Amino acid sequence: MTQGCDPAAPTANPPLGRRAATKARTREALLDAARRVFAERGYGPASVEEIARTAGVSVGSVYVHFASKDALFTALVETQTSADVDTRAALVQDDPKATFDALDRLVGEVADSREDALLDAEIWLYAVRHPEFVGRLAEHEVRLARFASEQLSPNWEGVDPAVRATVRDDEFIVAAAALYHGLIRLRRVLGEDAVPADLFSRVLRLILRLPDQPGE
Amino acid sequence: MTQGCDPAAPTANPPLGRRAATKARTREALLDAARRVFAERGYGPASVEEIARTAGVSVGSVYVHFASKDALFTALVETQTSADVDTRAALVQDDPKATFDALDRLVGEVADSREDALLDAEIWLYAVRHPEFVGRLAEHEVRLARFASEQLSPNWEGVDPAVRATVRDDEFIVAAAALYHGLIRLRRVLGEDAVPADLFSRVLRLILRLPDQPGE
DNA sequence: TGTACATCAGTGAACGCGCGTTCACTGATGTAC
DNA sequence: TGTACATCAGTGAACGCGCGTTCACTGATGTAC
Repeated sequence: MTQGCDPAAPTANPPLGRRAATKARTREALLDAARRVFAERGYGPASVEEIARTAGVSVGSVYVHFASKDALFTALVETQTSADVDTRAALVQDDPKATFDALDRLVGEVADSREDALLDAEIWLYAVRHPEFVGRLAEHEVRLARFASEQLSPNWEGVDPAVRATVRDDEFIVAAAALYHGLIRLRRVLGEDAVPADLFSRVLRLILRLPDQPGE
Repeated sequence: MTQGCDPAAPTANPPLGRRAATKARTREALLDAARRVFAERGYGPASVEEIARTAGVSVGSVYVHFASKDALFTALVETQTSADVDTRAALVQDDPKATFDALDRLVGEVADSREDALLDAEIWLYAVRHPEFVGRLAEHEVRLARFASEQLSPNWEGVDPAVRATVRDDEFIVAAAALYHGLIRLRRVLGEDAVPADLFSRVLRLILRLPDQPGE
């Protein structure tokens, strides 16, 4: 009982730097709080005080980790963008059918999640307003596109030559990404009935002239 | 010379209500200034003082026409959204080829215009944050979709039955709108080389299985 | 047409509030001996 | 292991600034006679 087995034991095993570990945890808590508060309120109305309170620290602490409110937002944008692309990349698999299904599901989830949509809109606005950041966004999109392209290329050989004559494989990836972003946006506006999530894969199959539901 | 032919003559011919006419002009000037300043700075940083100055009036005057900064923004959003949809609707013509070409050009223009992109991002963020406004946006999109659908339906009959079995005509309109929004977004991020404007019509033709360049 | 009064778009200085940022201070963690 | 000192993450009251909004006032436009 008293053998140092405290249930809420914050005494983990940090052999190198207990201070550093705590600091890192605080930083994560701040980023997490920032994600929630910026999404909930938007950049302007989100107050540093509320972010600090949500993270369970004081306002002053925010400035130990980030130079300004803007710097905190920028750090969040970087983290979030990278994570978003990773999420999509993780869904692109060898099996095209499984990939389509997973992406369909993602379209529905992202469009139907208020927080995701808010953050996406907030980040997108930031990107449009800061041309220097657009380059970072592009890096991520290109990384995803290259990855998707590699997964696709073996199958691309078998695609109808008429299709390949009209759009190159990299253009197909761009079109698919555009459809992804656009469908999410319209689904938020028009609702899930007007924009079924599987419209994504159905249109892609049409473009590639693949049979409707290959497997099963 | 002196026969009342003042070049800068503000004395038009308003038989009914000179005050009302001036007031209406001021309101337009304010909306126009709001469009420019909100696009340039974003909602938060845009100051009512700068909007008033841009419109050539005093701050107090803004509150004669609009109840608050937010109300001014809302009025702008309504005006702009309606105008955007009208612009797109005007391009949808009988001739499919001309329509495709015009929409391709629009994709390029909107994506490459900083002000358009900023306003669009700002309005979109507003919509996501105000669910009650999403309904208004939807009305406009539906209006456009219905119009496009009517233009399309005669041609839709001739479309490959395999295509029509996969996506209904209203779903095709949604997909086209999604592609439109998505391509504009990606073109801003990746540049005009990676996202040529005519990718829009090429993909649509692929979906509909139309020949590459029908006319000419 | 002319005169007296009413209306109201427009003015701009002043107010007040919210919030980003600072900074002197605290106490736990790290280090030197 | 113990002691004295240094470091630094974290605190929170206070500051100062920017900006949305108000309001008493002005003068041109409209109206009644």
